[in-house]
Amino acid sequence: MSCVPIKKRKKEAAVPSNLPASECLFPDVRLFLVERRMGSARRNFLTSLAQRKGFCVMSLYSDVVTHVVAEQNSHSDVLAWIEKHEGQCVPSVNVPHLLDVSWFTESMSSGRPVNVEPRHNLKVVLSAATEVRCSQMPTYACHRRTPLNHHNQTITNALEILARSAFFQESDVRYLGFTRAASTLKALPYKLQSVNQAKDLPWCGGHCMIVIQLLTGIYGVGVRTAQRWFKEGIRNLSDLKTMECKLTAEQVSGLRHCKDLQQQVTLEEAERVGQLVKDTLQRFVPDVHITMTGGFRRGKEVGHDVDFLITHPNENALSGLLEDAVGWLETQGLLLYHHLKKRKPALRSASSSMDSHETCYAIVALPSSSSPWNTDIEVKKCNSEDAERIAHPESPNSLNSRTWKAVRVDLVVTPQAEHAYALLGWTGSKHFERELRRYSLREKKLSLNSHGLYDLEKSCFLPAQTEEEIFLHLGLQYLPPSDRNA
DNA sequence: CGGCTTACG
DNA sequence: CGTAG
DNA sequence: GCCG
Repeated sequence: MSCVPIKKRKKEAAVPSNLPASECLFPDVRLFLVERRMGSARRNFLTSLAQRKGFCVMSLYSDVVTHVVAEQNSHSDVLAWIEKHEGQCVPSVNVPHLLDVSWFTESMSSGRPVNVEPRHNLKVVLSAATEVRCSQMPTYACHRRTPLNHHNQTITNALEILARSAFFQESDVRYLGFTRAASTLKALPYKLQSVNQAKDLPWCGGHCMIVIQLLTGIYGVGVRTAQRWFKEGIRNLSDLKTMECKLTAEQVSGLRHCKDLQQQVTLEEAERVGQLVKDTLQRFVPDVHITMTGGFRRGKEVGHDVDFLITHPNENALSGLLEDAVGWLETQGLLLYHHLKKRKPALRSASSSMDSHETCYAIVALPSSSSPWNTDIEVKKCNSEDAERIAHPESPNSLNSRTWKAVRVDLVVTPQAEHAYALLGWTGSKHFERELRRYSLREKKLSLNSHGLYDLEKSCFLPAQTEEEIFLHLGLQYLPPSDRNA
């Protein structure tokens, strides 16, 4: 990059345009968004969001501004920044509000400027040397306890990998940045459940937030969408909630239940889900056969969802089973989201029976074990109450009095002939599956998926009744599920 | 320097 | 583009 | 980012 003086570059970026005064719904409120640590993309995003809601947003600072909104800045940061970049002094009389973006977010969700509460005001930093953040997290590692085993191992591992990479390929400063962010998260006494919780932490800015964003994902939001949103200035859950940008049904549900879905599912909870699934399916097919697959079958004690494989010696008994099960769960108020997939009839019509292959991705409301008095009717009642609470997040005891937890559940129905392949496929791990399929094709010219094994040279499918038989086909020593945690 | 699991909505 | 092991 |  050429050495252009900083001042030259400043005003070249697109500046948010002021909305005509006639279109302002709140003439007494004129916002100014501080770009420092917010970035122009996010500033533009927040500006147009506010304008769509009828707020007046000033592109330049002046004494008509009534509400200054900043993100990750202290009171004095903002005063200094405005003087330097806007060439104006903030008056000592008729001072505009100096507010955190939380005031902005709350105002956007309620569609009008909310009253300024003490918590909205930017923190006044007493002394730079003894600065203590509102999160109580000291900026110096020597001021805090950093245990070996902590609550954010996944994220800190990723950050430390980036740190090492930065060290070897490019700069010492980026190494330092990543290391500081990782170190901060190690000292947190709880597990991060949203990007919001990290944004005020020392050293967790810019690049580190991207990592945190990607690793605290929402059901229905993949890597591409997360990156696109980040680029567009959408950084946290509150941004998402205020978006009129249309989310998929999957994402809406993922967003609504993300607090629960980011929690680990315990084995005890998985077993209660299993009992619920069994009770439900047996209403329609009493001798249905159900296996818990996924990580729990591999011996894990926690997971992010619960998977079940469903089959029956008589395939005809299975047709429409998932629709029936889903319908019943819905009448009980236990189904928060579902997506049914049926396999296309395909050209294998040789099997005269109807193709009994269905998959259901669901989010169920698992009743708490601590409320065994919950009859079906009670559960239903509580859930509708909770639905109200979710719609109004301000409501006080929405966390305390919950009688259920949202859990991701996958149900897979297969015909008997495919059962072994589905079992192998749905037991994982993901990496074990990739390696198995890569080995199978590269070394044996056999194409493996969760329906069967196709011999490319003999042009035929290889049948199997058990996982052991599949390992034999592949010329591999049998590995029990507990040894497939690759 | 290409390939990196596979199928489905 | 998203989901799943 | 690494292996063939």
